[in-house]
Amino acid sequence: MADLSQSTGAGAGSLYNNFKGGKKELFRRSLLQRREDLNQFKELLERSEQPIELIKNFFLGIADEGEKSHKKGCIVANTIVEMTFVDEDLEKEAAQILKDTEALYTNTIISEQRKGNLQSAISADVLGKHLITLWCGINSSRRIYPDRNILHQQIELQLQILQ
Amino acid sequence: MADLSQSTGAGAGSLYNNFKGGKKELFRRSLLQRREDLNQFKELLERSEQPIELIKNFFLGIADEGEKSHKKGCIVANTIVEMTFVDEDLEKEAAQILKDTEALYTNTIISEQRKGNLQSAISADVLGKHLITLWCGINSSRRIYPDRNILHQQIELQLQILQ
DNA sequence: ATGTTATTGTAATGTTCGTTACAATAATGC
DNA sequence: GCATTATTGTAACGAACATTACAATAACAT
Repeated sequence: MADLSQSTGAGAGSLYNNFKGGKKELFRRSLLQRREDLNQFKELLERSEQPIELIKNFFLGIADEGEKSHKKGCIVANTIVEMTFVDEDLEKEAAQILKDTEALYTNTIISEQRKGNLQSAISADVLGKHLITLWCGINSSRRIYPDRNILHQQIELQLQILQ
Repeated sequence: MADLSQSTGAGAGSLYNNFKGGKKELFRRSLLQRREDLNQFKELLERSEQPIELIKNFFLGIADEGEKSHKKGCIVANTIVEMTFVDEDLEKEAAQILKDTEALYTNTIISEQRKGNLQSAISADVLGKHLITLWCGINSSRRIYPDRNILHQQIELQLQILQ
């Protein structure tokens, strides 16, 4: 909260008067924001002719972000690591967002498999979870290697599993 | 420090008298412990006839751990996420341990490639980094799915890249 | 056994940080 | 234009927690 006060220039009083619920509610709202992003991506996927390509490009796009962005990582994935044994509510809420993201991936994969656009013998369920694990893996390794080429190579390698 | 005092039964004074450096030094020593584990694994790999199998079984073994263990995860991978923008020293120290682990994997892969035991066309460098990304990915996803079968399936899928 | 040194437990200290009280200021409705 | 209401900034409060002071106790050496 002190950091937020500092960076926005708003005094502590202002923050609390305009934001009932304090620190935890602010955290929850930040996570909610990512749920909005998920809903938007869902619509994008539904309209797309090549949704698998969209997902792949989404992942590959991570590599192009800046170093500051790599260091920050994804708030949802971070929360799962940081809130374990600290705040179960927030951990669960973050985990649920990733599970819903997984469901979106899985459903997209099933749909494309039916259309014959995906010939991988691996089940959609396993592939959906694989993308979440990839997301989480990159969320950490992008801090160790905040390098476009390395990340691009790593992401591409793991996307090959999708075929 | 309060948690440690609570769980060990030792008073705060006892902790500080026997452990110069306080909280941060304690953290550093905990990380150092994982470096010891790395050195032990290195020796195991050097003695092994099938080092790649050893690495694979090491990863697959994660799936068999208990739920508490899944929730805790790996202190090194956790530190990289949790110490970014909080303590650069500790973040760097953790990142270095993962980089050294990567080097061990990469060297093992190079050695096995030369022996003709690995026919993957992918470079050892990329494969080594892949294993680190896998480690980090599983470190998060094991909290979302603390389930033996799911984790085993995910790890096996990603180990196939090694051939 | 006895003097010395290490170890322990409790209480106190200091710091960080989330939160609230309150007076000052700005915005809004009639 | 004035009364009411909302918003701001500062300072104070309180909780959590890392650290230290110190007296009591145990361990050890000669």
